[in-house]
Amino acid sequence: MSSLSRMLAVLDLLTAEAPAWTAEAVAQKLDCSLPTAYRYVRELAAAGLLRRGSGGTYVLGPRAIELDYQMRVTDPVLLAGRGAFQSLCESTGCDVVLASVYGDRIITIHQLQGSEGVSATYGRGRRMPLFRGMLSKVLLAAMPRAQLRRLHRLHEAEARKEAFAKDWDTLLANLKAIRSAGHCVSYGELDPDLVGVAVPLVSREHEIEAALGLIITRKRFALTDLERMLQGLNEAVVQIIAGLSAAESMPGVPVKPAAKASAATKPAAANPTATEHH
Amino acid sequence: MSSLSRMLAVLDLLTAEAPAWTAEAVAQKLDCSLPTAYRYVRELAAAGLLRRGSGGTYVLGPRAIELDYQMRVTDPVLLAGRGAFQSLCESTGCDVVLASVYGDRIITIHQLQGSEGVSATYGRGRRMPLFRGMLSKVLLAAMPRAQLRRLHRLHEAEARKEAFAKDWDTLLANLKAIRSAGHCVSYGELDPDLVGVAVPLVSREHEIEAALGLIITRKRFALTDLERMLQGLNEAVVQIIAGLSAAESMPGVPVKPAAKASAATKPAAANPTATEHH
DNA sequence: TGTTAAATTGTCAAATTATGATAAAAATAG
DNA sequence: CTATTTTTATCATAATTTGACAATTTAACA
Repeated sequence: MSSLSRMLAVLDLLTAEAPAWTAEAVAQKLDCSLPTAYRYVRELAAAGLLRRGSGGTYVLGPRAIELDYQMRVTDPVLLAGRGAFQSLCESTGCDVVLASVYGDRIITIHQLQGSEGVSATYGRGRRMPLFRGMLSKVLLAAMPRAQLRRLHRLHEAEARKEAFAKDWDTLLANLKAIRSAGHCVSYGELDPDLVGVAVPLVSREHEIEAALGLIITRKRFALTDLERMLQGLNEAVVQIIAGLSAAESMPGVPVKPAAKASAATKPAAANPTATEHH
Repeated sequence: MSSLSRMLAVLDLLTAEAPAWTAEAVAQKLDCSLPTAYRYVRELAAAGLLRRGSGGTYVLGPRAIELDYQMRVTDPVLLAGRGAFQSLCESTGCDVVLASVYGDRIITIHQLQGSEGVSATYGRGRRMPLFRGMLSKVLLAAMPRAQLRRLHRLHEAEARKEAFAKDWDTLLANLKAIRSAGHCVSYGELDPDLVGVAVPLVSREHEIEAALGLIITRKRFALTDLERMLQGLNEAVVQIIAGLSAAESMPGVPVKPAAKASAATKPAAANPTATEHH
């Protein structure tokens, strides 16, 4: 294991249950000497990923906030979807939720509070169970087979605990049903008092793998038309995809993938003295 | 320079203007070989701080979102303030803003959208100019002298550009005025069309260095009572500080600073955050 | 404010491990 | 399917990390 990954492992130690660690505790957990632990936290603190808390502890630093900020302001889906989310929220009164696949995790990317507070609102950053809840299910249903297979293999234990994904064939069948329905309704899967609907927001062209959902209390759901909610969701999806295409065709803002090495002509070939440093 | 800081320097490359970097561009910029650049991005990607974008680029990864999430759900001020922010927002119709000092930066921690959209709303994570805007000024005014001195020295160039802080004595005088007023009003300092008021939300006991503000359009400000806004802010501050004290006295959730080394010389074994200290 | 304990950084030899050049292997495009 | 690009592996070299110990700064507390 490299020193780089060992240092980054410090970040894994910080959890909601144990958000503050002393250098000594870090040294123990990483099985390294105390000076090394201090070196690690010093580097991370210099990068702003950690900061000194009270009582000789280290906690997450401001850089985490700034990095998330940068992701938000450059995320094409959030940019293209802002208006759609807002109007969806106002017209339905529901919470609007957007989730996305990142490698092998599914994360809430955005949440807009509806008119009636639906309690358990964790907002952006919440990690979703992979095989549970409308958002995850819709995302799995829209996933390429190979990726799904990998995910299922990697998280087999978690899958087995859900009837929905108790084995590969069951999962496939369930996802197929969702795919042909075009949406997924969840009755209290994550929060027993809430009901939700979600639709895929997927565009291979734009490399988008997201799901858009509406959440509402059971009580209010009884008075609401599911079809209307679905219609709102689908309209929003169309609008967002259109926005993405429009943004792409503009030579506009920060979508540009950035700068291959073109700076100083040929980087490697034209640099015979490059072996000198260090 | 250590390899650790070199690797973390990759994160500095990712900006709003250039959010996606190829390994080759990283190698050039960090002045290292291509394999090393790949090693760095691989480590960072394994930690989730980067992910592969399109066209052989690397962009910020989901870990940034999750880290910010963890900060939010463990931040005592946000927890204690949720209700107060909400009611402040509803009763005034203004945007509610909370900012905080982190080392040598001032960052927006939370922003609640009021009834009338006040345009430029960047929300959490936006880095504020140090010597400009009501939030920064209130925070500087509440800062211990030594820390202020350090900040001013460190960012002298930035300070000189603002009349407010064009030299040390001017800055001190201006801050003194704010301190005795107990609040700071900003007329279009950051956004020419907006007016704001901010008050300090500081408690040395709780190690809190924050500022709470209300933002409103110029037009609506003409119809509003400044005194009323101030009263709302001050009530909120009292309420939040009370909430902080209450939370602290509870053996409740995740405030506990955590874990010196528990069983000395025993690295593994039990849980990391076992023992009490103080 | 002075005193004491704790937290943090410096020093330095030993050796682990990061590094670059080259080559092989995936991944992606055409 | 081939061709190009992106990414990983191999390996010798030496630079850098590492831990023990000491020095120093910082914080706790009277």
